Amino acid sequence: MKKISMAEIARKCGVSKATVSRALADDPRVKPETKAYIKEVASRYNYRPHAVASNLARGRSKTIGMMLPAAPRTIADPFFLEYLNGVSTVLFEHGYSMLLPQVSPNDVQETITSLSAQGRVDGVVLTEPRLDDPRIEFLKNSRIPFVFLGSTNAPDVSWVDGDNIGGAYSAVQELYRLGHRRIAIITGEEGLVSTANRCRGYEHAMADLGLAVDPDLVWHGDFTREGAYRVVRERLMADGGMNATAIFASNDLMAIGAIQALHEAGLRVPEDVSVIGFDGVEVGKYLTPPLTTVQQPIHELGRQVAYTLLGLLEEGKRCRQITLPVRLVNPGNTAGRNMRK
Amino acid sequence: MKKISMAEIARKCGVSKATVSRALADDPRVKPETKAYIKEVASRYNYRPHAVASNLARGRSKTIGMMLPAAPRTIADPFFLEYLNGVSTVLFEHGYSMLLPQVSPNDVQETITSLSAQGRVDGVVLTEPRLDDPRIEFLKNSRIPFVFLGSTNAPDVSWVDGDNIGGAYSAVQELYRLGHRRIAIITGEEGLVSTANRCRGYEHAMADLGLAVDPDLVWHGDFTREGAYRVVRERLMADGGMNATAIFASNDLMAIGAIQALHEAGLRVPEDVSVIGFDGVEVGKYLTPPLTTVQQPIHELGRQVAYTLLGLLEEGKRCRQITLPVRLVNPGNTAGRNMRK
DNA sequence: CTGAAAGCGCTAACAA
DNA sequence: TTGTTAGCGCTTTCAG
Repeated sequence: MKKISMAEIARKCGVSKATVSRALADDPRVKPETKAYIKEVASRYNYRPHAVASNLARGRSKTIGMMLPAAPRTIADPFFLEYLNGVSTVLFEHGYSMLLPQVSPNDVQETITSLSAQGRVDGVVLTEPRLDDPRIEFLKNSRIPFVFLGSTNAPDVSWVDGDNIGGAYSAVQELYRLGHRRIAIITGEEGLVSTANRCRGYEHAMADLGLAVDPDLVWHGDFTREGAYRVVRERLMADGGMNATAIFASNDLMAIGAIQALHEAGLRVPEDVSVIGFDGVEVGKYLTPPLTTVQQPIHELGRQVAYTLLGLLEEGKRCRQITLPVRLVNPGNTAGRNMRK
Repeated sequence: MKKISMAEIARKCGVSKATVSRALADDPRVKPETKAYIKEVASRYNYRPHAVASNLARGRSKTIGMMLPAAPRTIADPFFLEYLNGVSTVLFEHGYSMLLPQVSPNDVQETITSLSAQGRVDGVVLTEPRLDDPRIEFLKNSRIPFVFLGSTNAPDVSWVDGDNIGGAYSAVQELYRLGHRRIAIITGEEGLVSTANRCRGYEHAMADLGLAVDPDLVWHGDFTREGAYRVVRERLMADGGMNATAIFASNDLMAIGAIQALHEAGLRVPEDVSVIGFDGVEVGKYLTPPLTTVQQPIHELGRQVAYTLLGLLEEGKRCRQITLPVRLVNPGNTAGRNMRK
């Protein structure tokens, strides 16, 4: 199975390379019959234009860089697999490859510089913008198109996000509806926009419900299961025991960690304590009963991120921001009526 | 931040492009001082050779195709995230990008054909070889280097795998040691080599322990949680109830599904029934208590797959097969002494 | 509507 | 040790 080049196809068709190139690109300037003939011959020889050569000639790489959080987080959080899947599906359909640098946040600049200097990537996808994220200024200067998974209020930046504020808000509403009044939040990693927004949703809901936001109900987590496990344990062992009857965890992994800590302390979920997570990852379903959570359309988030970047890349579109709706799933499972007085 | 080309660096250094190219590639034929000077200038201008051009000139793409199982499986099984991580880490270190086609098994040939015809990939990584896998013959003919995650007995094929037989064997041994005599296996997807090997390990162990392999103890699963859940439910509802006191599930997802079914039937794990999984995925730790399982070095499997492919690609090495050791973790958690008579 | 020719930026014989 | 000279395979003006 020898590789056949465009020059050969041209010769076989008795036309020039230029015409073949145009025909295959569906250029309207080629006479329909010629075009049909060329396509016929090309497919007969199973010919496909050489991607690398084509990219060089057009000054692009058809590759995008996917920056994911550093290894331990990525590996542990199933969120990223579903997300990655969504992004890569769309990219592949459009002929793009991807690079998974997986760098620590500190080396991001160095990584991006080298990737774009080398012409290795046409665009970059990032996750988890921080409040006043230094990467943004840097990316803008480097003139490389980029999209964030996660909103930011920096101007002229494209992003795609789930409705963090609304989701957190409705989780708290649900817990209130079930009779809970002492509702705690386990926050996400400090400094991230998503962490801040989920907190805001929580605070808004509490305020609207006429509940004071007791600082003692704000427990600091970091989006990891271990972190949530620890903080809940500490609270359980504090003087007077835990002061909440319900917990809103800022992601599913933390909800799982919280439930583990509660179980170990002999508390039942949801009979003794209610727990609601955020994300709706597949593994939430592996619990018995399946986790009550605010589900994000994870795969779709990935797809939209890809579409947004392609829009920037191929259609020269201006930046866009999208917020996708979220919804509470499995109500009544790990969140139930308040049984404690 | 304008892009600077090799020609410009050459001009600034007062040498030819060829010399710059050699210097940057650490060619020993360049005089040390010249080389040092060129490198100094290059780094001053933050210059990096243009990857696409370089690839064209060398007739390669520096991209590899990663064939993962079709979407639902991939998304649900955290095994693949860890695996992907391992592969991509190594590939990235070596300057490779990757393509995630995610095709259904039927289109594999078409996909590979077009990818290699287009010169888009230099090599391919595949998972889950089947018994008499038709892809193998095809890949050999297409002359594209490839590596499987999972062993096959087809000759001259590179693969990397965990010790399926040994792992299954030791799981059964452990259950026996705990006093179990009626040990069931939930098998994996039919037709896969890994499924067959885990069965073999089970059968060997049973035979060595002097236990008959009752066909009634072989429950057919498909590596999904849902499948295992269903088969266990069926067994529980069969006349005379379940006939086993212990279950070896061919992967962790199925162990989780089995445990869910058992719980729903009011059975406790491990007090009433023992369960051991296979893989050692991160989510096993999310259960209370963490799943007893045969742990594969998942990340390392990915790394070795990548190294093997790079060996084929860059060093023209001959094919190689590697089996990595596995080990039982969290003994005593979901597998315990036989309490039923 | 089609062809000739000039690159895209780098690598690798082959010379010197 | 370095330079010269062809390409790699495709795209794209610019003529015709």
